[in-house]
Amino acid sequence: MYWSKYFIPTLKEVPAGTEAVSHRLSLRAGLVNMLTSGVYSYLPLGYRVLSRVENIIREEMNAIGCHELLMPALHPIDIWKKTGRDATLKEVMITFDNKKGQRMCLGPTHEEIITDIVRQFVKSYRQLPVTLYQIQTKFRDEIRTRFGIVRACEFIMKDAYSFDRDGEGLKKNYDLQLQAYQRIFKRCGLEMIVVSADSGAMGGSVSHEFLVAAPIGEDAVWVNKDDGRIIKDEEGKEPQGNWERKVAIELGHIFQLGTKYSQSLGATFLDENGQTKPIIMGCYGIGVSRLIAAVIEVNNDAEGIIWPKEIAPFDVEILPVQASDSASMALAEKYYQELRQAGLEVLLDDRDESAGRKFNDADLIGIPLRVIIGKRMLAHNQVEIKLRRNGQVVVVNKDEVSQEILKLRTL
RNA sequence: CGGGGAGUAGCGCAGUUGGCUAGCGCGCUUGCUUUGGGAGCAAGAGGUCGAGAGUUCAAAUCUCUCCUCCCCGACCA
Repeated sequence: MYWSKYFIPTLKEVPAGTEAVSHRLSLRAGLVNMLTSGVYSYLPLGYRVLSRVENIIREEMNAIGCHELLMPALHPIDIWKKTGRDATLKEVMITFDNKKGQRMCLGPTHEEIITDIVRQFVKSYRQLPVTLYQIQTKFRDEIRTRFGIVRACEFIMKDAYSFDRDGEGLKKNYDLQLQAYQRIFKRCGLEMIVVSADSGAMGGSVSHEFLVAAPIGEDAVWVNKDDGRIIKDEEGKEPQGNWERKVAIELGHIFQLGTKYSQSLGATFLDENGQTKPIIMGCYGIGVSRLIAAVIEVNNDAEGIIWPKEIAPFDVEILPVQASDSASMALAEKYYQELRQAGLEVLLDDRDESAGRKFNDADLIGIPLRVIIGKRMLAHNQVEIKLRRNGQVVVVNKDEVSQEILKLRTL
């Protein structure tokens, strides 16, 4: 991608009314744009990150045998009445009447919808287990939005739902999800705190939360300094012993639901003995858009974002210091072709801007690897490669740039 | 919803004891010079001062109502 032809509206100044680092940087780096409080557009750079995170999630979900589908965001309120959650979720639900006078809502979550689908088609124990998931926009009329994309009214979530014959199957699926979650977050460059938690409005018994320690966190946990045990901070009372309190933000939550939804919606199957039984359910969520904010929150410095390599909008940025210098640009073009052929996503800053601005923009958008082509170095047939994460500079011969990039990328 | 802050050009801000044609920086347009850390000179474009009502000879500035955004509390991914 050529920067001059792309759409990366970076901001030099800190946008007014932004406190959280991730909020500032996501606006300054041109990742997102606010329409109204809690409602954001994903600009091309932000959308690239989003897509990469989604693909990691897809890979890990598919790897444990889940099947992707897409459910509607628009729901008749009637289905919510069947579980009584039209009342329990009343505060966050966005509701309205359509022109026929039918009461509708925008889906805040999808247990009811998925259960309704499975109810229609799953009739036998032979069709179980099955786990379905989607990556989709959720709508919650938050009383208070917060920190840009962190708590939004419209946000992107991965939600998976498992259906089993018995508790044993549920436990197996639950563990698979738990392990997949560990892999997903790790690939996104996040160090997670996993803690068992309350099920809240979801119902069910067992649940685990996946949190990231960050100053903007809305939750807190106690970590035992001796044995590493972690418990949720419920009421602020410090537990007995050697504990440390950590503020953290929740990115994922998985639940063993049991039969709460299958029972109220009539999702049953016939077992081997011909007996009718409710399907045993689990549900597994990840706040995809929030995850991006959390990544920025824990991976930045004074100059900008430092993307983990798997979810960076580009793998490499090529930065010819002087776009007017034909030798520099010819080399930039050469690396661009080579690296793209090697399967990398490459951004070439071909803008005829001052060096300072190009360097600052590069730091801001935080591409992991940067190739700097300047006249001064080029006089000695040399080109620099700079690592965003630690500022380390590797000077290489101009003919070895692409090989060196491919090597550095694997580190 | 309760408490606190803020709305003036695309962005960041000044101007607010009522008084000249509403200003500064960045960005944007044109030209020339520049180009290793947000360049220089010159000439330009860009505004219902959040909205409505009121007071006044006169309102960005005073009064009332409303709207929006941000931060702190109860909920959540």
